[in-house]
Amino acid sequence: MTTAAERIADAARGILVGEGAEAVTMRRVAGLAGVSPMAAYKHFPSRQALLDKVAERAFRELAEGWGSRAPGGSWEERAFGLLDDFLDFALGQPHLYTFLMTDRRERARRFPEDFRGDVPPFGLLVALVEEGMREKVLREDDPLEVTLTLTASVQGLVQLYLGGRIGLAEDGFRELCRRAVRRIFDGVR
Amino acid sequence: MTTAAERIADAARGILVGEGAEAVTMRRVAGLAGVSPMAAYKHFPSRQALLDKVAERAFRELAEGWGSRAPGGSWEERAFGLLDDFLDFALGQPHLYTFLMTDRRERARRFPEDFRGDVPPFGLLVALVEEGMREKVLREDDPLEVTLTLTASVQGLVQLYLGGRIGLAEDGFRELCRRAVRRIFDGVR
DNA sequence: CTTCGAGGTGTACACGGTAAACCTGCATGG
DNA sequence: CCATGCAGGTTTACCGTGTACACCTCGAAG
Repeated sequence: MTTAAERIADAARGILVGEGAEAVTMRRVAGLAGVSPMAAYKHFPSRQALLDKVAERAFRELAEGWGSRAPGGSWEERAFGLLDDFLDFALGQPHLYTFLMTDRRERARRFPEDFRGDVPPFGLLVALVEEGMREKVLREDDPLEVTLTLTASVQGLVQLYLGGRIGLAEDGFRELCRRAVRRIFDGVR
Repeated sequence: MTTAAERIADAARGILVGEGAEAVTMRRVAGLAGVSPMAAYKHFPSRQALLDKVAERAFRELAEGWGSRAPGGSWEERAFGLLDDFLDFALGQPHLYTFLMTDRRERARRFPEDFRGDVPPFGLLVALVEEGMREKVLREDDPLEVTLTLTASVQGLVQLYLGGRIGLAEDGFRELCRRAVRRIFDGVR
């Protein structure tokens, strides 16, 4: 049995995941959940709190599925596998992505404190980078900062792409991301 | 003599530049311009059009001042000088920055078409990168994509910082950006 | 003097979050 | 067995938005 709170959160998530760029209004959420607009306020103190809840859950779900794509293979294969997974998400559910990654939110994960340990999804990457350094695939460096440099780059590209500032089709953009990551690996000079 | 349209646009810009995170509402803009809310619609067909105008002008102004900081010096000094200029803007006027760089907007500059030639501010950077390649400071590569890789990285970092996801003071963050750019120059492996 | 258009005003509407008061059925302790 | 309370729901209403619409006004051009 799903609680009413869950049905409401699901409705909100549904709007974010959906095709159109519809705004997540309380009235729309309530409508989708089959309930009157004010019902949501029995479960969440505010719209923001509802959104935070949705974000938290989406983050967890995302982290769970992540990295299951390419569990094996060479270090580089796994690295690019994670990139593909990330792009699958960002390009497959752009609104949810924007909502999670770029909207300002209290208690968002923060660098560096919250990124140590294995907080997914960042922790997974840090582990990979550390492994790469142990195996001499990467040069010795601060693993956290190297990971941040890599992720920030991809996030920057995705932000540009989703903002309509990159005139490439999805496949072309994915290639572009791979080349960018490769450049960071190899250095541009 | 400043036209009414300019006074209104200035008022909107003032809100974006201002300290508080106040929303740019037509009523507030009109109030600041000393005019009734509907007056703005005599000069701009919609709020969005007003914002677009403000964005366009801000972009131009920004581009003009940019790069005047460190006109001389070694290639690397000039590169990091541009980074500093960029961070000055992004951190000094975060709302304006977010508005210009991350909000979705029609007719935003697009990669790669609009980035060829010397469209500022991107063109300036492309030129620098090309120069770097000629002087063998950078390895031979697609200048546009190398530039994009660099800028997207910094934009990604700034986005994280402005989103409250990086727990560093401004100075620490600037250092972090420099290190990130240096890593991209040198490669992480 | 008429006219006419640029620039300005007040009013009103639809839509958004949400406060407040009210309703209702079910578990529970007297 | 009934009163009670409370979790979860509803209706109504208020305020802050963007903006359509009808109106005003005043200076210059014919």
